[in-house]
Amino acid sequence: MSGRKTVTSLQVVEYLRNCIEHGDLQPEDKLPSERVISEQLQTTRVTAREALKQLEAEGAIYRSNRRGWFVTPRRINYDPSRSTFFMDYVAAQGFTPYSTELGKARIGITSRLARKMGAASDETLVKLERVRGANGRAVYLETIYLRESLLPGIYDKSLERSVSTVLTHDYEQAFSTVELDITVGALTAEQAALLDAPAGYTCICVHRITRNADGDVLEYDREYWRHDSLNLNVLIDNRKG
Amino acid sequence: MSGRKTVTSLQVVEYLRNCIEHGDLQPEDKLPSERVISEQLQTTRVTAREALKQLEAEGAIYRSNRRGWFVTPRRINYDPSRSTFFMDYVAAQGFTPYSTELGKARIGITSRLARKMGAASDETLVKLERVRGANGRAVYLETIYLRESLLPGIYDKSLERSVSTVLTHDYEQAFSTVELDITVGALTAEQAALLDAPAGYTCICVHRITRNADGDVLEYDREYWRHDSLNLNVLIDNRKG
DNA sequence: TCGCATCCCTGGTGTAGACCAGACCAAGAC
DNA sequence: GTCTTGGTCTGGTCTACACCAGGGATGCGA
Repeated sequence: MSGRKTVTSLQVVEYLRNCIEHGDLQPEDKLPSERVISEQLQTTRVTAREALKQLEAEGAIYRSNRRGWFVTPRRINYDPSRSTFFMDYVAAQGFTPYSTELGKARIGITSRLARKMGAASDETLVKLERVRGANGRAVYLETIYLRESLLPGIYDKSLERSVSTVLTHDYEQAFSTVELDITVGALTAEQAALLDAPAGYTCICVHRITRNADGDVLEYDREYWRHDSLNLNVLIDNRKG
Repeated sequence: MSGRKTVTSLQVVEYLRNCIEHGDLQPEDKLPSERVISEQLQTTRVTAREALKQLEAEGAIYRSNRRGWFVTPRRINYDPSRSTFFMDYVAAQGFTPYSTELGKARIGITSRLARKMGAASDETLVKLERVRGANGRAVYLETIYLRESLLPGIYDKSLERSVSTVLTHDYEQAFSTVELDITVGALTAEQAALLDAPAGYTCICVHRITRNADGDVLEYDREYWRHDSLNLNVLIDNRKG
């Protein structure tokens, strides 16, 4: 036939992007189902999916397991070099933050962690895991390692709100240097489940080592952010004093 | 039949990951073609592709347009807060760096740029674009905007090697603060072509604003890195003096 | 009114096959 | 020796279809 014109995934991308940019679809709005999109745009589900995945890679839309596709809300701005708490800076940006503790444990140190943290091979660490989110949507996973030898009794403290506050107030520790290590990777199946993301979802891994005035490692922190929810801002000031 | 056992993309991922981790496939090695992989592992090309895309998302492998899939070489460590040059820090890590200028132009400022850079609406900027790579593989695109009003004659300088050096030596400017803005996104088709990546490839966007001692913006820099080639390291020192 | 079973819709993941276009190489023409 | 041509390999993209499993609303029964 002469009218043989295949609809490409790029056309679908463009169509959906327009809907979002023109405000026909607002943040958190649900997109039509894959089957409906493919019918309406006269293509197949596979092609529609290709397009949806492209927009997902851009961070424009996200999917919630078997519930559908949604328009991504605006990103959270985060400066990992400052020791402000999540709850505060997220609220300051107009979101409603939440934090869920997944587990707290006293663990033996591993050789990898000992090297990373410059700790002795027989130290015990306190490991704290949590998920944090905004407006009911999980945005990142966090694992914090603290050295009991430097912070006696830390295991029994309530770390629910902010570890930084406990360190500065209860232990009178100052943060002298912060080392950041930022990589893009993919979530494991377990991590993805906790963030309601598909396995292999693109994430931003922020590893942070905070030292006190003596140069000892106070805190080793690993964060795994949904890539579509994060905007990293770092301000470096080279001026003295 | 009873032997009806479908091979999942996860099994393919695991198989290939093992090959890479055990060293059967070395960095820069070519993987078997999609058709061969799907035959050998008794599955379809679509499933094999699903697996390859997963490994691509993790940064373990990459594809070169219609040439095949390859094992990703190790990442480049980069500290965007320091003003070391690409050529130097990449060479120091054992790579052979290269840099290609794509264009240099004197342009009128846009309102968006003026706002970003705190510049007057009638200033002219010098826009410099280049691709940079290591060991023959392009890893990032860069666009630099410089203010002619602050840096008279900058257009005629050779900026081939390092803009930082020219600013500090020829103009005696000091870098007081650096603002970093880091986001994960997707490459446009044009950007992707320059990096030999597929359209929509996940990239790390690093936007950097550097100011001089007076607080004036010296340089506005946008970098688009292949996500599989970059490891960001930032060291923040809160100690005075 | 509350709790639970059911059913429909949604995305998740396979199968099978087709055609296109760029990269690459080797054989042939000049 | 160099340029051109054509065949073959590769990924890129599409059609068409099938079945699975979780989410969520609905409705029935206690």
